[in-house]
Amino acid sequence: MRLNPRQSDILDLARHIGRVSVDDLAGHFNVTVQTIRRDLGALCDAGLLARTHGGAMLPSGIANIAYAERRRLSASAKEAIGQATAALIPQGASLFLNIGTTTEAVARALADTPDLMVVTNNLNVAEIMAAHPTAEVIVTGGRLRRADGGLTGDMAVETIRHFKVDIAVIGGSALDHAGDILDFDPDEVRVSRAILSQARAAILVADHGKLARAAPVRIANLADLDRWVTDAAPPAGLQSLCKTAGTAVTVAPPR
Amino acid sequence: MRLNPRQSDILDLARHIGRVSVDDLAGHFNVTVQTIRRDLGALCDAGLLARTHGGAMLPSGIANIAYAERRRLSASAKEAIGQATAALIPQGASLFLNIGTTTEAVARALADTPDLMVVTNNLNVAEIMAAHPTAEVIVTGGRLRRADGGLTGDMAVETIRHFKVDIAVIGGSALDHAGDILDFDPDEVRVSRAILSQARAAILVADHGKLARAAPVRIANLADLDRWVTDAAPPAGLQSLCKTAGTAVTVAPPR
DNA sequence: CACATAACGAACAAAAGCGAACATGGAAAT
DNA sequence: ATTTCCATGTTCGCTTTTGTTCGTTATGTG
Repeated sequence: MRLNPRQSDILDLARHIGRVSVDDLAGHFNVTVQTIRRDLGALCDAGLLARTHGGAMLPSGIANIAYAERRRLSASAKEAIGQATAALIPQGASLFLNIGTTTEAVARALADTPDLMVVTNNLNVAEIMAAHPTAEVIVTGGRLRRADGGLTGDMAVETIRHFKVDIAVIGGSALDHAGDILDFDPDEVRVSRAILSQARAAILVADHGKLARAAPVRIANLADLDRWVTDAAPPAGLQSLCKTAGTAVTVAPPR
Repeated sequence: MRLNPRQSDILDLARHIGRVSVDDLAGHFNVTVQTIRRDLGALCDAGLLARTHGGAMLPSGIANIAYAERRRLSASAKEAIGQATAALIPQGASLFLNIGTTTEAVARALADTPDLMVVTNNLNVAEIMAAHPTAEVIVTGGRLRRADGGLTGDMAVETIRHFKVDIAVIGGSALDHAGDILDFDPDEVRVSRAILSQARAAILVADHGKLARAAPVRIANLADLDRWVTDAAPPAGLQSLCKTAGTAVTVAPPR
């Protein structure tokens, strides 16, 4: 995309003073507000600015807001899944928890389970468990993905190989009709696969909203896991798949 | 969800002073209280604030407690040291930052230095740098010390050995008259020593209050480092030690 | 416990801002 | 010279934001 001179002036202005208003810009450049709107639209499409009513501002903190938003999305379903999953985890267990808002809900629900050892590549989980009175928390190394506080890459995998835990609790971005658990980030998938290979039992936590989505990278299949905790009865196809594969299905009661 | 400029101002205000009141905000922004209520409602829905009667405050999440705590402890001395240290770090540099509130001040002061690569065993630093627009953040693995968000142990050391960075910025718990840098936790000291061995240059950040304290485990000696950034002229003994050893001393101007 | 006061949220109306569609005019291409 | 294209201006219906009002819900005081 190519910026016209006025647009780069607008960008400079915005970067200098933080925010700009449509009316002021129109006056300043002697053009109509509509032209300014088009400029702001272009800058906004290019991700250089964020549009507001009456103007635009620097797009700082977008990732965090998106994350907070996502966390709020179907929050009650995730909390229900978290509670149901926590109920399956005995005191003193060792756990992996990977990236995802659902696994964070599990971490919150584990507040009353004593003497856990939790290994995670999710900084949010680490923070939640830091408040736990008796849990020992191990954080994997790795590159920080600022969008969601995830740690990925070879270093995370390497750290995970040092452990062999009782239960892995993993979440994914999507779950397709064939029972394949999917995610967007190949690096994260490598971490999730390492987690699965180093755990004696594996639980998938995925709300029914995950069924409506798609993602490009395959983590594993439901048949490879021991249990799936969700918030609504799964479609018949997945139910029979689980039955055949011996994967237990827990439908968390709404709360 | 998109934040309008007033909402992000409110958020900034809340983060700086801890809590905000509806009336004050209405006066400050020259809008009605109802508009402020709508803003607070939006920020609250997004999980960025928690509503109270008559206003709002920072939510009680772990991250935010850490934030508030950090703010309260942020002696201006540490901020001054942070600024002075950040001024020594060129854009595009690779860094280690270890545990300590002073190194966190450095991280905050690095907000405007582009293209950094930061390796840290401090979750608070990771969080601060996560907000940085261009920095790449690597978190070491390790056991989480809930008191201060530090990651320690062999895994942290192992991760650190994967890197060789331009500058190590380290803080300690105490600094004695012989120039020995000291800490309380042997595990953390192992990490700090690993950091020093893997960096081309090393900077100690320690305010003058560290001189009055003692700690049992030795990290290194001032003479082994390249620079010491502090907030007040050091005692003559340490000054001559630094001079002999070729350790530069920067006294950060008060702010 | 009862009462007064302040704060709250819902509902509605006014105002400001917005985007789409079309018109205009000048520069570049043919 | 003509055509095409692109940036801009104009108009108009729609959406978002803000202010206002009013009944309800906390908070604190005697």
